[in-house]
Amino acid sequence: MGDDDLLRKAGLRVTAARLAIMQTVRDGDHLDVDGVHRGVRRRVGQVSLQAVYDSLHALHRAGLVRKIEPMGSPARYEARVGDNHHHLVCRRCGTVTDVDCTVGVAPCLEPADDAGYVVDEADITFWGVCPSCQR
Amino acid sequence: MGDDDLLRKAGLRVTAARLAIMQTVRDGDHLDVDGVHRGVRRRVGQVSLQAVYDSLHALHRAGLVRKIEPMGSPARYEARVGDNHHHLVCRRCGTVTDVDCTVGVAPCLEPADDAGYVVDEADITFWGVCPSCQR
DNA sequence: CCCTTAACTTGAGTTATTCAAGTTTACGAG
DNA sequence: CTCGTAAACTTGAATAACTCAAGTTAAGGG
Repeated sequence: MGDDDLLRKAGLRVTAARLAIMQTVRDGDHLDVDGVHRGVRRRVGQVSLQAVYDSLHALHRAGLVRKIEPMGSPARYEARVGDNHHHLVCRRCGTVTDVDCTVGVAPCLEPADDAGYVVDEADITFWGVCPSCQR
Repeated sequence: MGDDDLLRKAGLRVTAARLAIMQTVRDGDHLDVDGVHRGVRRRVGQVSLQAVYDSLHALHRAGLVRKIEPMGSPARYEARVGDNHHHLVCRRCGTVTDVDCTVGVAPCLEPADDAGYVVDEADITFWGVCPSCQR
């Protein structure tokens, strides 16, 4: 299924800007809004930064992109969605690396005691220093 | 051991503002910087917002308070530190609730594949809707 | 009781993000 | 196909959280 179908299925209109955003996020590696903006303009020419914010917001609400926000750094977006994977973030350089879920399918989705909450997502970030910053 | 000793042991000077910050964070429930500021002024009178930022930063570096930053909301601080507990955050009202670690002591500290990172902290946030917002 | 330097104050600056108002465009209805 | 409308986009200003900088105060070792 193409990106256009995914958009339509989510009740969103298909525009060049949105297709370019989806491609850029998929090709990129946890890009921030500015990075997405640059990628989009390289593909389809001038698009305003606000359009990128707006579209990423819409895509996120529709579940087509995932948003992560490591503390102290701007929000980042990725295409892998719905597979409950997590992130390693480097304290030095801020690089984000995917980690698959520890034990099988979705063991991290449920807390021991949910305190009455209806939980729909688990957001797990491991903090450390990446190989190239360890030198 | 009193807060003053904790501060000294961390190589920090003991001031009324810092003691008040530590008390406020301990008494409060995941307060943001503004909440801490209010609590501190109630205890010791006028203290600048920047002093609160500065001190919280120092206390955090010293490991005396823990900082959490749920996406989309300002940073929050708590006194429970070093016990690897996690958080439930309400999507509606933003309330933060502590959850103890799922399986025993520190099972969540290590990812399945650390990709060469030296991991020192795991930050786990469960997103959902709290009991009082479910009505 | 000084002296040094950490801690604090005041005030301005930065950055990521949002708000608002007006214009354009996708796309379903006719 | 073309028309109307709401979604999408544009431009520009505003906001919130936080940081930076320069000068003042005060903790605590000598």
